[in-house]
Amino acid sequence: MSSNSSQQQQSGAGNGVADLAQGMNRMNLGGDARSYVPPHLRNRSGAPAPGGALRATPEPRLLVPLHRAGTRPEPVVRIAPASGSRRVPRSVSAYWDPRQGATSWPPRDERLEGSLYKSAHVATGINFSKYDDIPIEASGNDVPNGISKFEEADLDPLLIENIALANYATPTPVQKYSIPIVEAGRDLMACAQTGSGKTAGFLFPILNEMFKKGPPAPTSGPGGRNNVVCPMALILSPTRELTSQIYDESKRFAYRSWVKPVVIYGGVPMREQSYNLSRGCDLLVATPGRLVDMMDRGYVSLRHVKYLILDEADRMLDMGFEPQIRRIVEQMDMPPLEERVTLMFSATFPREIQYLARDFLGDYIFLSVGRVGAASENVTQQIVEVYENEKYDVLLDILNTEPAGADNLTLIFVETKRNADMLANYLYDANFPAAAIHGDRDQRERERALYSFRTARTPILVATAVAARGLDIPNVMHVVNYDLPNDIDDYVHRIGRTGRAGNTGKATAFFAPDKNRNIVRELIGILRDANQEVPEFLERAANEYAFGGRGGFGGRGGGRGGRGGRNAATRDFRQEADYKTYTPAPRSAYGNGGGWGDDSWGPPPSSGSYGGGW
DNA sequence: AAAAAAC
Repeated sequence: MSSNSSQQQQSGAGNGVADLAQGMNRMNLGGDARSYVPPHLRNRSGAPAPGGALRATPEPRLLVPLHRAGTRPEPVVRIAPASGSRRVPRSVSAYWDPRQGATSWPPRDERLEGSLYKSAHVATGINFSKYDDIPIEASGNDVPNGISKFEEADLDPLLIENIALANYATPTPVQKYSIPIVEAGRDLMACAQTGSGKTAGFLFPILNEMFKKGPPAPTSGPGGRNNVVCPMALILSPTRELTSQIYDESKRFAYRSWVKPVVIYGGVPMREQSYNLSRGCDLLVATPGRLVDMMDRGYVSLRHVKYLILDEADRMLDMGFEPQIRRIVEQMDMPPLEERVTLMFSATFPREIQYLARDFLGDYIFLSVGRVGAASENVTQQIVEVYENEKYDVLLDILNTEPAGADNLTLIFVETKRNADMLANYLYDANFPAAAIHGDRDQRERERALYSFRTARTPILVATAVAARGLDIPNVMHVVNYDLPNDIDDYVHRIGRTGRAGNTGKATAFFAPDKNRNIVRELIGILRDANQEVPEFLERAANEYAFGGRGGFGGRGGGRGGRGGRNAATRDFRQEADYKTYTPAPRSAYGNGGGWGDDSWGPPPSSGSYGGGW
């Protein structure tokens, strides 16, 4: 791929941030170490406010696991060790002076940086500059102006350094607005295309606020209890792997700061997670189930949450999720919406989510980037007509024609967990290195599968919906919808696993005429919106399926997007002539009208081996 | 109907 050009393209813009960061670094070296509250003492009863009287002698009993302790001994403020002499433990954070803010930070740690940032791929692809052409709409009262460079925002110098370390040079459209919006203390409902930097879109602003404001004054937990962890920021996401990914990202940007991120999710023993919690937690990344469990057990309280983020919010209102979410947000000890900043992020915007928005957000700003619910134009979509019993052969054809490999990771979606296992086994037996991921595998297997996919040990991953959302895996070049989902939004999310951050990718879907008629109209809509060719057999199927379904008016996209029916960003930006820079692979062996980028999509699905009329 | 998410 053209990773070279994308790197070069970035280097110009990147230097600005890097230089600035270096300057900041120098400025802050040698600052006085002031009162320092270790993470595990923050937010606990009786701890003196930052900057309070210093007590030199630490209490040894502090090391007792916190959730076992009855009453805390009087907490202690330790004087931070002189920097440089010894390797600073990871949990040690910036030296904080309430009068001056952060005065100095722990020295940089090369080894830690190596592990933190090595998997941080270059955040900008060949088409990154296209983001400038994406229509952005921000509506609401007193919408703050967006920024166009990181330098324009009043970003904390440490955050700027970490952004530079992570190789982020230019803010994406979401980030351009989310930063000033949160800075203004506003709530946000953000709808942005897959792969457009939503995670950093909420991490940057909340970490920025936290860095600038400093650690909260220590307070007691519920009922005066002090053995409960009270994070200041809470990030909820629908799958364990996504949660873990957000956590990794948060560690990158919280590096060397006082903010201690912790992650909790199900499927693994609680011990390690509760131990991590007990060591202090300022930013908690969680899946809903495990969080509720932890709260029921009294490990976590949300009473000091100032920032609440719901990622993939559209997924959060599925049956089974919404009650949990409402319980967390409305029925535990979360501060009411006036006392917190709430951000909701989503790539699509179904009507139901507006109810969540109404209940969870105050006077919020609605931000839409691109056309809501649309697929990225960086993904070349091809639909092939394949009957159920032909799918496997067609798939083998594809894999033979375009072998999966380290720079051509291939992600295959199926509808059922059983099929995921079966297909992966078939492929494995046919000498295609494949792994499977789905919700019935235990967490170790899930993580192993994802790891061996990321590292291209098995460059083919067969997945259920568990991998449909949010996962950011570099080099996923091809998404195959072996089974089309029943929900068009799922389709959009799935193909969003490729073509990320301005890179290109392709998506092939097996359209089974006997099964997939229900989404045919919406599928055509998605293809048109993304400036993709619509094969003739789809049109035909749509005509023959003129009634019922979700199709027609308001079925998808902007129609149900805005409040008051207002469409989000309606301009079709996918008309630019220079968009079609992507030169696709030669057409593959499975003929079904046209190959990649071949502007003529060939004859209607011929009577060939598959397809044909029905 | 299936998938995800707690033990």
